[in-house]
Amino acid sequence: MPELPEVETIKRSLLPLLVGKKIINVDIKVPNLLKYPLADKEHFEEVLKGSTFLDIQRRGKYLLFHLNKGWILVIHLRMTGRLLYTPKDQTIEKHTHVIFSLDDGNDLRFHDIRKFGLIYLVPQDGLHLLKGLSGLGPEPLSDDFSLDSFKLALKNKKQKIKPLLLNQNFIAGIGNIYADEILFQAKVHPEEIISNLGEDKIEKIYDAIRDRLTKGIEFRGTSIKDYVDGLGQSGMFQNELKIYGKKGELCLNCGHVFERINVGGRSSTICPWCQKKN
DNA sequence: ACCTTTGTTAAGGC
DNA sequence: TGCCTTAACAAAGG
Ligand SMILES: [Zn+2]
Repeated sequence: MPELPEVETIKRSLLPLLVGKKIINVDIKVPNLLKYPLADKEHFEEVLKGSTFLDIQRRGKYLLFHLNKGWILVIHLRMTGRLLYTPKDQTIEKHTHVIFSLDDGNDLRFHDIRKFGLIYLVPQDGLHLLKGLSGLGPEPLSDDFSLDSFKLALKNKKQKIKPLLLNQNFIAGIGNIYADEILFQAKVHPEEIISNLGEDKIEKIYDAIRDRLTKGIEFRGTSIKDYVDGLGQSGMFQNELKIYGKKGELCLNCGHVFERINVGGRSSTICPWCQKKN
């Protein structure tokens, strides 16, 4: 489940390997992954073949591959997507759906067990065509995301806190793993109604967002089931998790047993003692 | 054969 | 109408 820290780690691992490399061939085995604006296999092949990578950016959970000739390849990995820089002679693993052959003897392979990933190809000035991308909220680790702006954005809201943290239009890049870790660190119940949160709790949530995401990047992401970086290497943040997926284990703060509840249709693990509702 | 997983969005409700 | 919740969908592994 690549969230902000995982996607950022993939970006950092691929950047030095891809910039300046030219795509000499594209093999699209599963055209369904190609999406709007023009979900057409031949179109993708025609544009991508002969294009060179200029830069890679991350926005939320999206990866933006800037190509010469004025196009941007946009990829979202959703649940199980992987982008793997692989020697071209290496055996092609099951669930490899797109292969970009590079002029350095390697491939960039898109691998996705669930096939939920999304691949877009837009003109340089056409990013606004991608609704999910252009509607994203602030980057939580950028200066745009200040404590004051966070407080302002939460003002008068009457919904539960966790679904809002997962709302990409409100704040970009947080998924279920980091949301649980953030709320546990801030000692806030995921179903807490935002208007019931005091200033101190809002500050704690703000600090926890910055802290957990930063640490997630430092530890090169969370590898629980599927996630690996662009070189196939696992991260280490799974060893730092304090609550996600730990139903039945003991809280290290208070000794109570972690419970699993459903919030907004998503499973959530909580400490019933540390994360009480107001 | 059913249940779980999650990100995103369309549809529904108040 | 605006704010918020719910459910559906994608696909395959356990
Ligand atoms: Zn506790």
